[in-house]
Amino acid sequence: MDPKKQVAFLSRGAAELLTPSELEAKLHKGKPLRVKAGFDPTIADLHLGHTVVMQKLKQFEELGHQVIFLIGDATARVGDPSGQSKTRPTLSAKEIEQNAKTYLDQAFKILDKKKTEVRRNSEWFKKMNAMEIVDLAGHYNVARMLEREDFKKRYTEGGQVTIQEFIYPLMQGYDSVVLKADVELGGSDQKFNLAVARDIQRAHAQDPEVILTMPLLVGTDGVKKMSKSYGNYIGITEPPKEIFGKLMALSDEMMWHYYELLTDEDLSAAKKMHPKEAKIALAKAIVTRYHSAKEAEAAAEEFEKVFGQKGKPGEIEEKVLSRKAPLGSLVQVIVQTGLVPSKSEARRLIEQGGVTVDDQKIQDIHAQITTTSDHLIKVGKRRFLRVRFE
RNA sequence: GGAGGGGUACUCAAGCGGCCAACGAGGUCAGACUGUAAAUCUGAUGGCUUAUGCCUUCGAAGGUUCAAAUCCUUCCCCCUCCA
Repeated sequence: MDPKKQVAFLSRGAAELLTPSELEAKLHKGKPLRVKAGFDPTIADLHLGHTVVMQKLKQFEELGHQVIFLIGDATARVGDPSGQSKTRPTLSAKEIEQNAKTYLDQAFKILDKKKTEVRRNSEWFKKMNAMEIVDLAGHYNVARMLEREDFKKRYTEGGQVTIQEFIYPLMQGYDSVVLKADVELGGSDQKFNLAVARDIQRAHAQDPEVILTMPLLVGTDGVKKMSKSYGNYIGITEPPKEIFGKLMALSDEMMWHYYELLTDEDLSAAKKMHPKEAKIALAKAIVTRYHSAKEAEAAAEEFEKVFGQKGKPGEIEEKVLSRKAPLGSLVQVIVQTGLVPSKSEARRLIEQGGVTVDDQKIQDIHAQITTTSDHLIKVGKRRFLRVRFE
């Protein structure tokens, strides 16, 4: 592909490309670019938000560039201050190692294992001695460090900023020096770190890398960035049904955001579809990626059955209760079976018409389960349970 | 080290002796409407054998009072200013 087209293709969905002309110039040299993206294995569960950058890496890979998947096992111990309002706690080496493994497993669901260069920055940081660190620190100054929004804010508001956090961007920049990166990708919250990397490279007489940042994926609430702590995430290890359901619950507007950042689909074609169809296609694509096409198909069918036709799911969890135990009130039964955490909650749901027994809506909180035959209990829209007595 | 401000339910945030299981907003859950959407509307939102009832909750522990989230004492934590 000619450089101009590549630039256009690669900027799709990107938050910022610094700069297009630099990228084009690098492409004109005709050699595969070294494209770096670092991931600090700080958490155990990855969610879709983490895959946005990987998705972009894949595009570089498809164009024949050398993708470097950098595991920040050294930087993970420092903790990236990006977007943090507090100094974050450090992790143990063991946790980091475990997380790194998960990251790789997930990364290769998107990237080609054979074509990707996997590195760890402990390779060089382990060997670095104090003098070298001091030397590295000499390449940057405090005033510029404090330009950074999250530092400035914390600093002026009397919060804590540790020197360790100052080191972080320097380390990330040094990674680029070692890896001789031509391009670096990151989330848009990484912009500062990436900019520092350019300076560090210059200080080491290297051509500064081109920076390509990706927008942060907005969570399922449609407001905040996807993050585990906000509870608005879709984990990529979640069961197919869950992933499918959560994607379907997105608003139409959000769906396009997901399309753009998580797939390579032709947006204009997708927009011509009926929104529901488009959403199903999106959900299938994502489930296929992290599970399989078969499971995606099954999840779609199930979904249509339960919600589209108000039917019952193919598989309903079953709970066996003792026949000897006195048959209690409905309230008791749904708490016992764990459908609902407390009796007050159960009564509330019943009063509000959210509980169905054998397709009959029950609104009397004193209702009793009188027969020991099987009963199908439905709570809310998606909680189904079959109760059997033995 | 000195002076002041503050810690309330999932979150933010009122309340500052009884009318407080605790205003309000957000979130969440349920119902209606739909494309399981979103938006909107309605309701609920500590627990308990639903009871104009009881129990637990307002940083922690004590105390005053018929009665405390509200007053007092000690302790812990956070913030602001000064040094």
